[in-house]
Amino acid sequence: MPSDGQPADPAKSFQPHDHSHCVADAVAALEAYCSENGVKLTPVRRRVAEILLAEHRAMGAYEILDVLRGEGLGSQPPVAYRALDFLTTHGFVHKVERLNAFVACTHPGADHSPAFLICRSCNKVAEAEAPGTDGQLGKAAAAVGFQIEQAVVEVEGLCPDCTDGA
Amino acid sequence: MPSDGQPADPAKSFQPHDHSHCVADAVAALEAYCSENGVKLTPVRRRVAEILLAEHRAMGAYEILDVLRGEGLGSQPPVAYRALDFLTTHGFVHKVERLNAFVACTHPGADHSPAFLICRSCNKVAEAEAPGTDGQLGKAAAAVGFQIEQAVVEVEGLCPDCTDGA
DNA sequence: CAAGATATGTTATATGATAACAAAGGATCC
DNA sequence: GGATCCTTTGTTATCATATAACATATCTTG
Repeated sequence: MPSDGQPADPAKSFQPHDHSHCVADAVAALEAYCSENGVKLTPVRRRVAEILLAEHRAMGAYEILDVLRGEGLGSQPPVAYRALDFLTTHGFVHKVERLNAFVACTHPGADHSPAFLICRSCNKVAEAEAPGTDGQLGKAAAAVGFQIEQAVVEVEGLCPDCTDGA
Repeated sequence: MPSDGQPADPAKSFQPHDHSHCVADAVAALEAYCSENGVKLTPVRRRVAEILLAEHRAMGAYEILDVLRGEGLGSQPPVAYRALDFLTTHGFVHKVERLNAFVACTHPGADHSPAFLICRSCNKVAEAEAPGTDGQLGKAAAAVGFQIEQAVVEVEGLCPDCTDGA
């Protein structure tokens, strides 16, 4: 598992930060992960990761595909979906169900259960850690005998930037 | 707002219960709500509510449409989507983002933020109350200045029935 | 009854996702 | 080194989900 050079808390995503550094680190982490785990970081996969990392924003598969197409890296939907599957499986990209869109993981590596803060105004998406099985819902589920395997936690609202002036 | 004659806790959804009673109550609540609030419970709207209430399961819009079509109540997608919009707006149906599907609300009336427990084996969906702004995530959001307007909380796993024998 | 508002019917199309199979590239074994 | 296998990519076609736009009907109210 790669080390974590990315913002691990949601505040950072909404604050100005050295984003090129942020992208470079994440790509490095992805490279390290792939070589350590014997999986291939092909040009398409790498490029899709970069495209998503370039924005703190969820992008639709077809939006990503448009970029790939412009670069001659594949022009049909399966190309984008396969790369997204790969990155999702290995924890470097998450799907935002609410938006039917994908976002780069901001602290890849460890197995984690992400929660998303989606700004409806500027469309930025920040990743936070979802409350685990020790939270209110986890306890309620345990009480009725429901075994949680996966959680989707996505809240929509206004980020700090858009609450203030905007 | 209608009174609540439905199971208000997730356990009930996974337990055997008098379901015809359960459906009848919910329809009655819907009727009462509509007459009290001066909105129309048209045949299509009523029937869509019944269809969803008949199962503790999320159904796709096209699946619902198939039923309507068989009954001569409309055969084109907008018919189903409009009824679902109406029921969703008034809080009698929720959309399960994870499944791109819809489920009848089991305790309609009050404004509430639902959480869903989705069984991946039997496909039943139970509704619980989502942790509010006082939960872990709510506090984390408040700490970074994010204003939560709406929350999607959907956990997937095995319900009590499917954990045991099945 | 006329006029406005709400709901439905219908056509067409946008948007998101995958099945299926052919071809290319890289790793492995003899 | 070459045959073989496995993974990835290219491509076609299609499925699934959702909505725009406009015509028609029905209900409401002055």
